[in-house]
Amino acid sequence: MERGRSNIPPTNYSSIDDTISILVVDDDITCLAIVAAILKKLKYEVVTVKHPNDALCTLRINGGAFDLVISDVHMPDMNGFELQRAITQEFNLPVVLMSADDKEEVALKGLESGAAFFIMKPITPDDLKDLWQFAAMKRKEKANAFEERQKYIDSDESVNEDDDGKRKSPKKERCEDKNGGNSQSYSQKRPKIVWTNSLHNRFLEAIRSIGLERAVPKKILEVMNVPGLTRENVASHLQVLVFLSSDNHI
DNA sequence: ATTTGAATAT
DNA sequence: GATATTCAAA
Repeated sequence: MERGRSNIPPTNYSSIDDTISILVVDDDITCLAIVAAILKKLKYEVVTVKHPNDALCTLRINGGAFDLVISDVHMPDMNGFELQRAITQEFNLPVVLMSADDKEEVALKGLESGAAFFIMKPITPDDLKDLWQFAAMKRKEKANAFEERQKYIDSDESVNEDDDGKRKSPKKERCEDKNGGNSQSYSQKRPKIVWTNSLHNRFLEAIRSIGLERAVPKKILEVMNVPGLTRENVASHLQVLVFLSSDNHI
């Protein structure tokens, strides 16, 4: 058969500062249209599909030559998590999940399972305008939330750009991989712990599995099982968490 | 003696 | 402002 694909230009959907291409997946055509419209207005190249299988097919056609995939969580046949797993397995692409479910657990599950980001509906342009970041960081996408904790302990200046002082948006953290010539990584003096999102998620998950009332630093530390993390680290973080919880801080 | 939570320091 | 450290109490 000839390659009868009609409207999929052979242009490489690369992340050259020209155009970032995004594949949007949502069975709700209304939401699909809204997201697509917003993205297009933000100068992203947008391809929309309304079925998870279509998403996989589209990706396979061009070898995953997208910069990012945005998918709804609730879909027939395959939910967002499953799709995210499939895409992660087959391609090296950041997957952003979106859902109307504002339960924190859903968001946590998404991030823990490897999603790059989680957006809650209704989607606003503000939620989408910074998506290029994920496309940019995909270049060296490889980090289990488990291993990276052992490695982020390495910058002496503690100027980790996990959230680079941004707002409330959850983000996936990155850590410098191989030594790029800056091999000052022999840190005997431990830098400050950076409570990245996945680390925090792990922290929360540990508390939840223990039970809020019985969660004490030592127990939390055990459940978290993070090398290098101390009981004091957990205690300090717990103190903040309790403080924020007791007060009216969203 | 160990661990905790709060206060205080960096 | 976030994380570490100190410290008295359990």
